[in-house]
Amino acid sequence: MKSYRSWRAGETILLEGADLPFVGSIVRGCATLTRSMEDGRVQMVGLLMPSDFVGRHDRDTAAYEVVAATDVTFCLFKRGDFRTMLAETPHVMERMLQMSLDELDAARDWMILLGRKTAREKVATLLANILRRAASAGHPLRAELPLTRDAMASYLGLTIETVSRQMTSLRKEGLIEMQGHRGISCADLPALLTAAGDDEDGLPLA
Amino acid sequence: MKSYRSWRAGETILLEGADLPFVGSIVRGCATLTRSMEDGRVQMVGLLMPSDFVGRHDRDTAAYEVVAATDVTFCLFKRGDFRTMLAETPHVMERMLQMSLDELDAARDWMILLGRKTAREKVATLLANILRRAASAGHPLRAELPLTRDAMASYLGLTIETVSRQMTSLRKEGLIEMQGHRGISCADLPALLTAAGDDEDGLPLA
DNA sequence: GGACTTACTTGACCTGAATCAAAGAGCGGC
DNA sequence: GCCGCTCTTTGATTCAGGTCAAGTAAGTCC
Repeated sequence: MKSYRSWRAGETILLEGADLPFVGSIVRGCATLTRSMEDGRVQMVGLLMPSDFVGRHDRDTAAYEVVAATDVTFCLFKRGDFRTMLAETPHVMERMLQMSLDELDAARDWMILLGRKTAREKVATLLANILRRAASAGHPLRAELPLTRDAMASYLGLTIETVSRQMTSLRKEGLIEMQGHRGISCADLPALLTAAGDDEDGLPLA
Repeated sequence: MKSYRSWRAGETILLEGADLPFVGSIVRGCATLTRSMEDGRVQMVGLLMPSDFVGRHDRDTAAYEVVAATDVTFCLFKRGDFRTMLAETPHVMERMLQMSLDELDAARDWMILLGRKTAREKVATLLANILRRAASAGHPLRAELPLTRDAMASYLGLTIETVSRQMTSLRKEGLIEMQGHRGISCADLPALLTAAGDDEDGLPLA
């Protein structure tokens, strides 16, 4: 009933508007969700990490383009099978509801970033998020960026040049260090969060 | 088990982080969902219209500030009661899931607007949305704006001055007409949609 | 180990929207 | 009917980030 399938970094998994026979979740790696305008402008609307869910059981076409950001493996269910499962096991439905409400909160958080944050704050926010995720996976203060500069720009509503400049400036100010183009580390995460404009972690480190 | 409560335009319904004893849906009028940063920057993250749902049954504080945009009436359930209802009636849960997935799609659509559209496109998109909603409520080509310029700016990630200038420019170009500050009409919705940058309505009016 | 290619950085310049500053325009209160 | 609100428009100016244009660095393919 469930199957696994993998894609290499850069491969397109689903095209906007394409037929969507499967739903599923990420097992390993990282994928991006993007929408684009006819004239070619692109905006990433979600970054999928392990355990994140993709697809709608009640829709038969994809609303977004899905692209593998790194090598990625999905666990897939046929849409019909998944619907049956939902109908038969209420706690799966409850879990789906919770996950989609969490995604909604995350999307709305991102709206503040897109609408109101400066380029510097946007970049700092993304880096801090990635570092936080790495920390909770057991690698504190250091992470490998799963995204190209291009993908970062698309996620942040910026151009690639602006992302690059802000990374350079954060590095020169000592807020982050870089190991090559993809490796980042940060000795002072609170300082980075301040640069990100969300100081609301708040909790004194008593 | 359910109760009704009304607020006047401008009144705050819920503060960010406040205790949230109720969930519910809008019966009449219109309310805004906003998040703000410590330094006062504000971004609207949702515009609630009749039938839209507010609150999370599984969270006990509000994630957003909710403010009445017009006089507004809610139908409210105690959170505990609502959870019982969800557990007992699967099709209510299914409906909630569908609604939250629709909200998620809408939030992601808005991310393109915030991240990639120009001020002109943003304003045109909002006006077109409002006109479309009015049309489906039986008032084609004409609508009363439920939002002040301030609220529009907050929704669109712009300043109030920019919103005002873009409204003026759309009016001067003949894409819209205005009756006072709040009334708008549009003889050529497709042209407005083109100005909005989403030409994908596509459907020939055959 | 050079020739491509792809990803990233840096610089110079420009422009769209923000900011700062004044006016209008309604509108409720008395 | 005038005062004092609040909401909106308009103008002048500034500036953050976009655009255009070169570089640089790190692979990968013969």
